Amino acid sequence: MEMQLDERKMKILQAIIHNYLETGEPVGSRTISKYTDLNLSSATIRNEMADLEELGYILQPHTSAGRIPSDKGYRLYVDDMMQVKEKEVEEIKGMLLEKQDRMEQLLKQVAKLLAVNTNYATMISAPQTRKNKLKFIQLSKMDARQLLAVVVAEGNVIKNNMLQMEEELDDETILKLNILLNTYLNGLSAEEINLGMISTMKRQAGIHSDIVSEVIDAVAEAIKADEDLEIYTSGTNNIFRYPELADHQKASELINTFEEKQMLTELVRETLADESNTGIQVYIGEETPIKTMKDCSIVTATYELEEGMRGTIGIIGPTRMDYDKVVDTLKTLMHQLDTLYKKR
Amino acid sequence: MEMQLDERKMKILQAIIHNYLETGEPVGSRTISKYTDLNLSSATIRNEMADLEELGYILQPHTSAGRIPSDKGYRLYVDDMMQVKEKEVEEIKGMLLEKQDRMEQLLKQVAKLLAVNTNYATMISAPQTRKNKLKFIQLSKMDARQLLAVVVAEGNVIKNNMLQMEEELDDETILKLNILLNTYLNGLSAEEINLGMISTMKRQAGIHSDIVSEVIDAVAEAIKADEDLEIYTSGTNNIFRYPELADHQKASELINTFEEKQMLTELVRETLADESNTGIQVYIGEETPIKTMKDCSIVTATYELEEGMRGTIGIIGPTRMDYDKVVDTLKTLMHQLDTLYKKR
DNA sequence: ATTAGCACTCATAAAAGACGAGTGCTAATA
DNA sequence: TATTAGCACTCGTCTTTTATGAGTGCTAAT
Repeated sequence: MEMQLDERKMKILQAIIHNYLETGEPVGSRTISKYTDLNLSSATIRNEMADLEELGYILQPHTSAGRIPSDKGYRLYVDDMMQVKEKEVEEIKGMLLEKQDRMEQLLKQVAKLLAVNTNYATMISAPQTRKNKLKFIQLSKMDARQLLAVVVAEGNVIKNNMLQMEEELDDETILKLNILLNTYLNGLSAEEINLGMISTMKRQAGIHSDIVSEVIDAVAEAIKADEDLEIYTSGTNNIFRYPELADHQKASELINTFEEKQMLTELVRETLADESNTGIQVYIGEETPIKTMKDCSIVTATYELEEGMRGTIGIIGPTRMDYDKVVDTLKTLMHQLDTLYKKR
Repeated sequence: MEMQLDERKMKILQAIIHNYLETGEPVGSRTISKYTDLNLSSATIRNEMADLEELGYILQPHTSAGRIPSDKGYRLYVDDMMQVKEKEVEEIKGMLLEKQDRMEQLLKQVAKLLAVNTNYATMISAPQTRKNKLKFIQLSKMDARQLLAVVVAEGNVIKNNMLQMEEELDDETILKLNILLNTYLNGLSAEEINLGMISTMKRQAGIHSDIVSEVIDAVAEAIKADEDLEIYTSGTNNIFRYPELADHQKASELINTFEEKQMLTELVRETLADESNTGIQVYIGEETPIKTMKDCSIVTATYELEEGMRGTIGIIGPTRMDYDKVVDTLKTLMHQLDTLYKKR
């Protein structure tokens, strides 16, 4: 098997892909003959196309139709393109974070903006915080039988928990408990809190040991990584723009995948797990980790905020996706967010 | 115009609706003739059907087809049905609420459960809290320049806000501020906090008046009713089960409506605004307040938790929806949630 | 008041035909 | 040897035609 395609074949492949992206129709030899600057007759193109098909880069939907790019073809094309743009991708670092709920708004808007601009379905995951270390605990008396526990982890991730008390506690006791909790737990990560420590604390808390248990539970929940990270989607209905995705069966599955989000979560997790991956990633057709999306391509971009908080932006469309444009758009977006962040 | 349909016409109309709900096909006179226990020939049925059509309860998709129920027909049917079930609806009160994030999980599950059981699209809104009165404020020093403000409103709605300080504050100052804030603001609603009060507080805070401003902002946000209430959807893809909704145009619009949620928010608001409405409400076809859903029917149920926190569950399907089953399911669900809540 | 009977309508499905884009192959050409 | 013109052939798609049959409205008989 020949490693590299000869230049002419490459040009023809590119022409096929370009044309197919535009029209969505299988492209024939005659079209290519005129489309390119190669000045070759359709017959010659036909021969080359036969070769390309044998090599697996393009395929024929049926006997008397033109050719369409195969996953392998797209892959070659994308790899080629990315190589050129790799340098620019470096600048995709740093971004905006502020109040938790403002953030949510922003993410939703970004997803929407992206969907409108690209005409594909989009998703964006809230940054995954490490938040492993405990920073601050505070118990406050709300009323006779209610205690509010505020737990802050590193990265300013805040969790509130309302605790129901059996008996009423006086202010002094609460103060003592606060000191106790902070003294023992401050700066610790989930793994570092062991049973010995807990029982020591309970002993010191005396008759209020049950409260310690409850608070520890709250702490544990605050510290552990979110099992399901927040994901926002937009433009799901864009799949109707692409006939190859829009038949009932497929559309229904896709819509469901977007709504359930569970699958998307795994995609995000996978993307983020690869610590080395700092830029843009492209999954084509069968490559996608989500079965229901085997007829789609997914382009993801990993963004990174201060303190190692990372999230993922994804664009989902048909395999005949305008990779060029999508990658560019993502890069621009990253850049904009970057400047926005640096400005303040 | 005759107010009431004669009993036979009523029976025929019901038969038409039942049959249409099952098959989704226009139903003809011959079918009805055998379907009912009226023992009438198809010819007689035809005459009656002609009458029903003239009265607007049914209509003919085209000349040589059977009849399908019109919105008006469904409306009559539903009203009739509801009259019978009205008494049972009384028991739809009281429900579960607990930790904020557990709640979220529960709501999502309820939506999903409902979608799976009914084969319609579902939505559920998180209970809208009044949370107008302030209950508790606490400032805590996180580090040199960061202050955590925890604001609790009635109904245990908690808001956290991280404040950036210009200068470092010592513990004593923070304590003073805490006392100051609680003394002045406790028990107040948004309307009761006026400029005079704020300036008094600022004066008392002395050089730290700017912090007071920031805290007041945080308080305001915590107190004011959520402008966009949380809504969870499930089973959107169920619309593909119903050919009358599944064509590209309509499906796309519907999917979008579900994803954007903005419209749903308004529906919920409208449903909740009607304080008197305590039970189940049915919107048929053009009656729905959402234009994109004019080919759908929506059945909503208002649930109420303690302290007047109310939310809405909605089921969205084609106008030929199995109203009977949907209403029953909703009632059962409410009942279950009710017992679940009472048990603890 | 009900019903049998019949001519008529019209959506839907199946069959038949026309079209044409596109191919593979062969033979001629540079 | 690489390229190209030419041609027969394939096969999806679109259009037309032709059943088919469910369902109706109307009339006349019971």
